[in-house]
Amino acid sequence: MTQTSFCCPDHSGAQDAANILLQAEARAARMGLRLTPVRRRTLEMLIAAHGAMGAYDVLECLAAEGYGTQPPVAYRALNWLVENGFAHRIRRLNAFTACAHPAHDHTAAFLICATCDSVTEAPAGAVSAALSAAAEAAGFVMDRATIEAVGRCSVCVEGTA
Amino acid sequence: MTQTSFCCPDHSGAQDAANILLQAEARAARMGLRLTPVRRRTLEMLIAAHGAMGAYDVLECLAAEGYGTQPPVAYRALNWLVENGFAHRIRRLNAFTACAHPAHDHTAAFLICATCDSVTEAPAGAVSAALSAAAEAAGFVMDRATIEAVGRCSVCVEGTA
DNA sequence: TATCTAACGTTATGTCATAACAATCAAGGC
DNA sequence: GCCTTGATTGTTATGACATAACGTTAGATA
Repeated sequence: MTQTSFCCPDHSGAQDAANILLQAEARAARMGLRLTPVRRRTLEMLIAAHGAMGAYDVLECLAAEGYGTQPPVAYRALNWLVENGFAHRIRRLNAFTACAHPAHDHTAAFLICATCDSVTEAPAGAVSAALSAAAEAAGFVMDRATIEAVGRCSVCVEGTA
Repeated sequence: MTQTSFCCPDHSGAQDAANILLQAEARAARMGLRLTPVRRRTLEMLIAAHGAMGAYDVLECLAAEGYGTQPPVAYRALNWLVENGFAHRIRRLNAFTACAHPAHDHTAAFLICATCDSVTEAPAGAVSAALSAAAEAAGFVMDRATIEAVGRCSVCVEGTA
């Protein structure tokens, strides 16, 4: 996997993992979306990974469990999860991560630790608003955004200081 | 090239292109950076492209002009330009674009038109500040950021409306 | 149950990016 | 001047990421 480090600064329990999955199931039910076995397993993997996973990492796991063995299998599941608000794509890492708050739509920012590779989802309401305003000043109508910060997570800052 | 459209909403003249290049040369001189022939030609291409260029597009041009013919040639020049503030990487497009204001360091946001593929660099001071604040709230120390908005540029909005 | 569409699986291919090593070139010390 | 040293350029080879196209299967609906 792209990262299996548990230096991850937040949501450390299995508690949260189960909670996220419940929220996701509720979302699927509410919106009439079909969270099929492949999609569900993919989402569970992302949640369990506590970080970002590459598409080929996901594929490897899916293949090991008897699902398809070719790239489109993983990409289809991942893209569906992203399009429907269950996961996010981390462009800097060419990877995917479970959405921490699938209950409601939101623009998210990602904090990527350069030391331990952990990825944390941060609320981005203010950031998104500022970006939208900057866009508007240029006559640009914003649809969606990619907001990713690279730096040191709280755990790694502690360790270095 | 990835995009040669001239739907590009701003800096429409050759005036600006020359000006950007002058600023870049001044920056290189001031910082003691070696803007070698390959690097300089690469930068000129990005400026002339009025949009983002993929690494392989750049490579094709360089090869046609007698420079190296293999990917690392383009990637080295492009990465050097990015690292030293002469260009930016647009992650959503897997492409590169000339920095519009190489005179001073800055965090930039990019406005990517989903219709005409134009890329506009927008001032991102406020956005960056908001992101930095959100990061800090999570105990994260931000180093640098990727900020990209997808939507409709002013020209394309006009056309559709 | 017949039909239709969404989802799944496969083959094949395309696109983006870098590791590793050899040759060359500019700058400073002798 | 000449040599050392590090930066730069070039090459070969390979790795990593992503999707087009098409056939098959499964779920919903009439």
